[in-house]
Amino acid sequence: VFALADVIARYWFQQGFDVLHPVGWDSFGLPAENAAIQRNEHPADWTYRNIETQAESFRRYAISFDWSRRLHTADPKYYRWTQWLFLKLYAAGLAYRKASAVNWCPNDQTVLANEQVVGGHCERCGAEVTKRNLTQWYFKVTDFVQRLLDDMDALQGNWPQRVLTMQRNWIGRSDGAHVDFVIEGTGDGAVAGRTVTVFTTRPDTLFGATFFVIAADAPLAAQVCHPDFRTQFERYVHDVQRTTEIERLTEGREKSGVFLGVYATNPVTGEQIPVYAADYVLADYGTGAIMAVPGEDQRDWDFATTFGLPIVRTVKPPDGFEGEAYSGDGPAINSSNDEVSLDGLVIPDAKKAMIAHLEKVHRGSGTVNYRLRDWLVSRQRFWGPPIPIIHCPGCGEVPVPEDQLPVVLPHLTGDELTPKGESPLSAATDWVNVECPSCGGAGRRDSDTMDTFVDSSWYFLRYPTPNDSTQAFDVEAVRRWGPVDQYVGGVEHAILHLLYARFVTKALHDMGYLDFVEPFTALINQGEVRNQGKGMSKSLGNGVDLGEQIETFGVDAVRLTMVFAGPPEDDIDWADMSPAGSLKFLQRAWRLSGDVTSPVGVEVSAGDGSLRRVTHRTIRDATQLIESHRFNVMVARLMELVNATRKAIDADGGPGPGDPAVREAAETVAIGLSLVAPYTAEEMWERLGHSPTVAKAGWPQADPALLVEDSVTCIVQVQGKVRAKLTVSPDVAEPDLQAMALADPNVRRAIGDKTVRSVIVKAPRVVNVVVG
RNA sequence: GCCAGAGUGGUGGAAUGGCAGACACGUCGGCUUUAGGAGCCGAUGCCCUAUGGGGCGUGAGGGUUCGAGUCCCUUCUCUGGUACCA
Repeated sequence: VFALADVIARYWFQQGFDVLHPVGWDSFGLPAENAAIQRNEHPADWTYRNIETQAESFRRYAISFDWSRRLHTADPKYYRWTQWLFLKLYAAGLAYRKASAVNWCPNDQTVLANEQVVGGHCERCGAEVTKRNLTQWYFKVTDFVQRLLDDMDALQGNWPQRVLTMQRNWIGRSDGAHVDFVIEGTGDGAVAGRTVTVFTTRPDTLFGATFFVIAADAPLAAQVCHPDFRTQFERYVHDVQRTTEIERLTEGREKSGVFLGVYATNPVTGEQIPVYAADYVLADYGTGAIMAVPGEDQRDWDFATTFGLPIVRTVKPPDGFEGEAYSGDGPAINSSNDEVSLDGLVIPDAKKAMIAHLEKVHRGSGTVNYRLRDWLVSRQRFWGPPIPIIHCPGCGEVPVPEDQLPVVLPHLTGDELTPKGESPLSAATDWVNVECPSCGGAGRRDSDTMDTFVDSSWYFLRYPTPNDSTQAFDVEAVRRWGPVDQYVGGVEHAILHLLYARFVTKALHDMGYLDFVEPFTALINQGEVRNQGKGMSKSLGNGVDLGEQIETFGVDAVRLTMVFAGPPEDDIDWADMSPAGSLKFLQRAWRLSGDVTSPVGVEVSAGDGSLRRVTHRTIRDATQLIESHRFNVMVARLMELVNATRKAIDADGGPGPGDPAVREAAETVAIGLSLVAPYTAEEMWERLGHSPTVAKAGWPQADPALLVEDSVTCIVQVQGKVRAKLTVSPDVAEPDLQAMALADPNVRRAIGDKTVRSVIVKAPRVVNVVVG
């Protein structure tokens, strides 16, 4: 519902602000590439064709974009600077390559960032994601993890709570401890005294650690495995690799694992506990190994019961609690020896005591662990900015010198783009083989492209100077315009784009380019337009044909319908809406402009007081409603003003069409509508005798003198039930009001013969009589 | 499972702790019209009624308060996010 951002932009423009309301297309990415393969053409053809269509649609909707700042992230003159950003991050040590097990989409034939895997499926195509060991490029988001968390405090109240919560959960801070276990070889001594650290949020349960588990796919598991158990272990790992993520996460699935033939020494009890490899422990979280405390962790409990391992409770559960792990609070039990004593302590105290002990004996320490991983940015696909790095046998990774940017994509079309598991760019030999900028020897370009989210992680910095060919963005211009005062976008960006943009902003801030640390001061999530429950794409393509709706009812009515439908963040179902009703209202409003008979600039102070009060109250309310983004209610207020003006014109003995108050009201309606229904507003403005444009008319100011009410309704309650309504002066004295209330016949009847115990008087709005 | 958010007429939705249902859609009635439509006027939460009014009503159950859709606790349902994260 992009009309919402337009309403906000038009409002601040009416208020006299310099408003930058830009438009751009995040135009790299898989959809274009897949379409190009299918149609045997170049992705750019498909992309720019679609952009034109959508630009036409935006124009048709009269969105007040500044078209002179239009940009496309797939233009070389834009992605040149995306590559510049990459090099800046590289120089700062924030872009690096590493080998790791990564998410792989077998359908799109590319790696994916963690954020792009939704419930084990590819965010783009829905295919089941598998794992691959690959060397890939990463951005070091984890360097900023605590700041990403802390700086959210400043966004509180200006961003939707939902988005902040999603980011907090995604970052996933856990406070706990690192604990060092020593793994001893048995038999012929496979491993001698190797220290293995685990992360736990429950160091207080260390006395109950009865076994030890290493992620089956972590290198550590193979390293510590006893030779006599290697065959079983390898068979198990093989089985694990065959099961997909989806199977692995199936609820109620029995725990599986294999004993590695070695034992770990519990650093506090000195006990030797068996070491297992299992797939319920994740290689890439914490240290990839855990101490298992079946008494307090249900997963460990399940494993222990499956494998017949001992279970010790270290927290006293409530009476009658049995048969499962207890994760609630309670006094610690079975947790004392000569060195440390936790028994009787509640969990928070027991944690502190255990951490203090571990630190004292140098077998562990308090620590914080995060779920957030570094951002995997390389992709094995064509339609993105090439990574500006040259690999040289002698010099290693060599950044492309800035003056050689952009590294422009080679011209590949159709079949040449078919995914083969490595980037199509690597087959473009003329393009790939280059001189090393450092030694002049034979080098190869990095053939991967960047994730499209890199393009969109900095674009807002480009809008102040979209055509600058000398720099990515202008520090002074960004200082003037940035950060973005009001961002409008769908909630689907909560942990993707919004997190990446926050990271890039902080990184550029630390490099001295920006004087702010958060890119978007305020955020509103607009809802989607649906039809009978079915989603509609961003391009408004399927579901209801809004093009047809525009043909029938006009752009203004369609815009008004979206705005009036409900709160902006709610999805709207077009089937529940009445564009015909919107049109009817616009016609009603428009008709007012033809009925006004007083001249332009007529002195309004002599106009009908009652209508003027309605007008000025509407101005006050509408102003406040827009600024709090309650556009649907703002429209309702305009409707009330139209109804009141209609009555003033038509009513026998009323002010009539010549009253200056009628002109004032009609002009107010026109300006109010200019935010939502610009065409109608413009016509009204002209019919009212003004020259264009109503968009520059300026937002009206409410006259405080006209906001004072000359009488108010006081409700009189008996035992909390409304029994009478009194019309009183706003500054009525409380004793007088009480007397009036008690004198009212309905109130007296409700009191009957009961005794009045007390009377609460809140002048001038309410009187409540308490009887007993 | 865990974390958010939400449950209000036939529908979309309003309501700084103080008149529940603003504003619309829909429906019904009236005026106008050859007719249909449009326009305008009126009615419209449910139930009772002597037409003065009265009873009930914001998913359910408790509580705080003179007063609760709104605050607190419990519970149910729905939506979104997340999920062997130790």
